[in-house]
Amino acid sequence: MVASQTPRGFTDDERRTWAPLTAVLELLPHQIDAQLLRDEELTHFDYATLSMLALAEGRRMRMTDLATGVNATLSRLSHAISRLEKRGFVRRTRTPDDARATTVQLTADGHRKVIRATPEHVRTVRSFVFDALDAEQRRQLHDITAALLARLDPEQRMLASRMT
Amino acid sequence: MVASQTPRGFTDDERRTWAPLTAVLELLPHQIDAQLLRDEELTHFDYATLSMLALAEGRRMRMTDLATGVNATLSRLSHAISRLEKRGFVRRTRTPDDARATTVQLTADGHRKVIRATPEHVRTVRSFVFDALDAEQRRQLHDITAALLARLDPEQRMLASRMT
DNA sequence: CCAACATCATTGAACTGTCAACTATTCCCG
DNA sequence: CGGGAATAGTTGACAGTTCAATGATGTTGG
Repeated sequence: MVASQTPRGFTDDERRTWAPLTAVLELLPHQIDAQLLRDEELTHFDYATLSMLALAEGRRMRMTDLATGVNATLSRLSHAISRLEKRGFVRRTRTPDDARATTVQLTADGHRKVIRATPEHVRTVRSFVFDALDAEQRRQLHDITAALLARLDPEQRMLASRMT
Repeated sequence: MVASQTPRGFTDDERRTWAPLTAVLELLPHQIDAQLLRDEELTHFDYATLSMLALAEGRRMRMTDLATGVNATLSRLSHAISRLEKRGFVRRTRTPDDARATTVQLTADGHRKVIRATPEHVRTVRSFVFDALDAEQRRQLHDITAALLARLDPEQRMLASRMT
């Protein structure tokens, strides 16, 4: 058996981290989505969208800002908003100062929806993430995540808008 | 403004970690997929599948074992294998000892594909993950990831098969 | 001032993953 | 041994994401 015949490119150390990391990258979003879909028929992306609207002044935002905030393309957001609009959680309105822009308004129903969905969502995140770590690991995870995000999103558009 | 009107369920500390974590959970898989798609027209899932086959004895595995290894449902794997088979990277064969089972065989083309795809993939992972962290953080990430995976996949089916 | 270019957003087609239904085989146990 | 349950895998319909094309409005420099 010749060494170059196998596609191993990672060092053993790297693989020991990367292998479980890919698993987490796959399983964690899946579990988060699963809970929200089961209990509220919302994807995590839907929830994040409604949630960001709920925290905005006037509970409304322009498509572009919202897209930046939830880290999505305008296309993805537009499709998602169409679905949420059909369900009555959100309303598209015109933007006074720019006729190209669309402003998305959270409806009363939409607001109730987020409020209702939040507690169980928070419990789920805690059970899969925070409860599995001790206080020091939580701090470490925070720093590591920030370092990774700096590479992935050099302009920090994501972080900035979420830290409101 | 009444406090209960906002859907805040996380503590500030939790949110400071969870917000960037969700961003990483979204952006990192996206970047990994983007590189493989751009350079090799493979999703990361395709790559993981071919890669696991390449490391198996005889470069072949049963669908169920492969599905467990790449942490997928049989349905998802079956669709993916169909696509890879159409491209000639993989072949479905019968399993001698169980007529229900399908054994997937990596072809010579498939093997060459993984070999060719690996170096740039490894570079990409390093640039987005390992290069962003110091030695201690890499160790911490390993431990944190393992702890999270223990929650997400209590039977450790994933880890076990990947650590071969 | 107006032509080029940039920005904001929507749409439809193609693709991937999920879910439920289905076929075929094997296992288990009375 | 025979019939019901479990296992292995495939399939087709559906939902969400991406990508490229399009339209509409805004901005800017000659």
